[in-house]
Amino acid sequence: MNKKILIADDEKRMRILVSDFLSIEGYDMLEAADGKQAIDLFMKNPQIHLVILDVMMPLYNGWEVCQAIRKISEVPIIMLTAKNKEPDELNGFDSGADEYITKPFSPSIFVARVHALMKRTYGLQSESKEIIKGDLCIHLMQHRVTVSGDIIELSQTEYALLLYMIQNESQVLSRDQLLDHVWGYDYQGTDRTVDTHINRLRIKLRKSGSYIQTQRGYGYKFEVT
Amino acid sequence: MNKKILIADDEKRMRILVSDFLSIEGYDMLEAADGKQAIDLFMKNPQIHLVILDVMMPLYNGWEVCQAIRKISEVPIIMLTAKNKEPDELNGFDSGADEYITKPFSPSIFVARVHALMKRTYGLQSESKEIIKGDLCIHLMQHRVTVSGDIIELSQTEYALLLYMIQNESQVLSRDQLLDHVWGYDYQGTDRTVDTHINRLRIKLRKSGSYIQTQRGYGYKFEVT
DNA sequence: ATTTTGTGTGATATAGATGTAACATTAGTT
DNA sequence: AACTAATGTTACATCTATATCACACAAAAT
Repeated sequence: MNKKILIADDEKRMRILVSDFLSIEGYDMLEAADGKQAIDLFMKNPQIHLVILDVMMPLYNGWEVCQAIRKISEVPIIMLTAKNKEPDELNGFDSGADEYITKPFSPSIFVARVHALMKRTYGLQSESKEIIKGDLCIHLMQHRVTVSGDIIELSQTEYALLLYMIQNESQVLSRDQLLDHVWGYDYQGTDRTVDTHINRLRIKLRKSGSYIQTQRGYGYKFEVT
Repeated sequence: MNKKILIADDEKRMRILVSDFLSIEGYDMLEAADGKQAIDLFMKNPQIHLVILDVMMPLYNGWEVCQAIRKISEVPIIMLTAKNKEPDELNGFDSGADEYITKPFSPSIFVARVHALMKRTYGLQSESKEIIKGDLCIHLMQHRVTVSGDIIELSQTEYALLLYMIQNESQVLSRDQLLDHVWGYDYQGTDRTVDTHINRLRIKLRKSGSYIQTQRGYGYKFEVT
């Protein structure tokens, strides 16, 4: 379950920018174009893990939204402020925001601060929930796999298959087992389906593909050589 | 691979407390803050070995989550109940929980009960599922054989043959016996097939091959010299 | 609607496992 | 020592499991 983030900004470009970066990082984004929308969305989605508010917004400004949310929730809040506005900064902390970031900002720094706040608030989760096996790294939160740092695009099935095999590292898994756990218990598929997906995984994982070993007559197993 | 435990409790403090203690004990912890999250997490992680549910949770309460999980899994479930609630206890067993622990509880007792339930359910497992004979080691779970630590690749038949002989250590096994048990009762083959496979085994096992001894006129036996 | 992406299945190719037979060697017998 | 039967060893034809490819279809994105 990805963490949900609410981004409220009247500038569409900014919303899209922020949403794109954070989506890539594995968060589910909700967008609001003004203060009222922001509050409404927050009320309707109890499971929002982080709120990002632009100060300048129609209907209710960022501080007002912040205070409204604070009345009912301890959710971490990041304020986006324009440059060099001392009073705003103070004001931001007063109204209960956890951080403020001045525009313009670099996406990477922005993302890093979001991660950090997530981590501070919810524990490891946002980042470090990753499994490292040799050159292979599974970023669980983000559903992303890297090999020696290179991002590998995997489909749902491929990801699930890889994860299941890693979770059962060093154990030989029969095709039936894999079909049951990755495709579902009631799934009607042939063994060849598994083979094909194993093949695709191996190709996509490149050198790390060799971690998936064939156990002739039994099935496959994942093991770092 | 560590055993995975899902802890579901709406109180963050409680989640952290439990997670910390069990992490130290070597378990991998997954956390859910409400009933829905708990169910979602469980669905997404087929490899959860134990579930701990607080009774009082938003969205779905512990009993409901318990029943939902029970519909698809026999995973051991521990319920955390408030003190002195007889009906809850009964209810807990009805909904399929394996144990219930009343809050507040002492961490050490808690941990002990988790360990006990793990052991009861999964046995010793991670260790000791191997047979050691001299330099030879059969890792049953992994279907793997090692000689002095070196991995030996065996085919199905070879593995089955070796295992059968080891299971009947020091007994002379006729070729017919071996054909019956390793190849199957209805198998139509000549005695010489056994010889060939014995030969292959001896070669693959290298020095440990000498554990397979010929009993001229009778058959073969496995014995560590 | 069109393109792209994911998925499952079958066909074919390849590699590995198996059984048999031929030949070599050994152990036991005379 | 010579013979014989059992076993060891090797080679090879056959079979089987897996790898790989190609394609049809479905789902998703554009």
